[in-house]
Amino acid sequence: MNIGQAAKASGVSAKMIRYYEETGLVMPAERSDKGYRIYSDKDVHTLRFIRRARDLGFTVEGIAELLALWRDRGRHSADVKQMAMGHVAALRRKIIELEEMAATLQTLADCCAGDDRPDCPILMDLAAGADGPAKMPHRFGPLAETKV
Amino acid sequence: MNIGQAAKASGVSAKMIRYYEETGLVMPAERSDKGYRIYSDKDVHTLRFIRRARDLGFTVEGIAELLALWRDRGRHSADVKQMAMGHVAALRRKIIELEEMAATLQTLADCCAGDDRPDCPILMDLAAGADGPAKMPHRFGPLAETKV
DNA sequence: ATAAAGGTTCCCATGATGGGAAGGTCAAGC
DNA sequence: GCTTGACCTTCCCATCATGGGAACCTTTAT
Repeated sequence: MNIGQAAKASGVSAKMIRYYEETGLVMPAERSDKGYRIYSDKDVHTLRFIRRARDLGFTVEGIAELLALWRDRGRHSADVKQMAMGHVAALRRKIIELEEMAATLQTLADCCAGDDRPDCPILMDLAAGADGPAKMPHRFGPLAETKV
Repeated sequence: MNIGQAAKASGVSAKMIRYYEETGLVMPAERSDKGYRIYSDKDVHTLRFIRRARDLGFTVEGIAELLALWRDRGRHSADVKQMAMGHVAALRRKIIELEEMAATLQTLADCCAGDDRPDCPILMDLAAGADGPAKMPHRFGPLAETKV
């Protein structure tokens, strides 16, 4: 199977498959005599695992750990569970952060007439000193600035 | 005021102040005869506005629009409100996306014994075909892959 | 005078992803 | 056999907001 077919079968783009190979997340694929990458069903299976983990929001680094556990027949399910719960906790922190932003903005917007006059509590809040009504961001460890 | 003092007073790092200048979000600061950037209280006020908008999750591009509205005395508050509500909508979409991830993972983790045995429904789910139980990601426009 | 602190520019890295160019390969149809 | 289009390869660049650090200059305090 060529990379394009593996991409289609796994839901991971050809670009990303090459990237995962380059960064060591997956083993380098075999090559045809002309240098084309060749994928087996097993490879596609692994790629689908990766795709799935990405869909659940794991970073590539986290996926590497998950893959290692997956391959380790002697793994303890506790280790997997701990990883999963750690990720859930990170997701929840991020959710709370976003909810606070949304709530603040919604409150401000609710106070805004939204007509053709220039007066706007949203701008007034932004322009207010840091001591104003909008909430300061809560720091939750290494999750850093929100990208929405 | 030097850049370090402006940074402290505004909550925006010196690095970011230079970056905002370079990318045109703020006007280039005045310079001393030796080339040091000089900031006024007004500049700091603008920087604090920016900081605040970042804390609410606006992108730099969005902040540029907000700043333009802020400076436009003839603005219509409806325009500001629309921007704010658009951002709230984006935040809510992201929140839902993260909540779905967290719920899926939590469900899987709940089914995981979390002991020293290797059997793990989390890994089984990840290894399952794309037709398995874990939810496929819901596409919500241009918000793209979640970074948590 | 000297040292510390802070300024300047420039380059690099992040994380996951896509775009695109230049060039080789394969398969199908004529 | 030859052309064409689809596909592969590598390599470089861009994203977005942020930080790190080097090399070098200035200001301030001792």
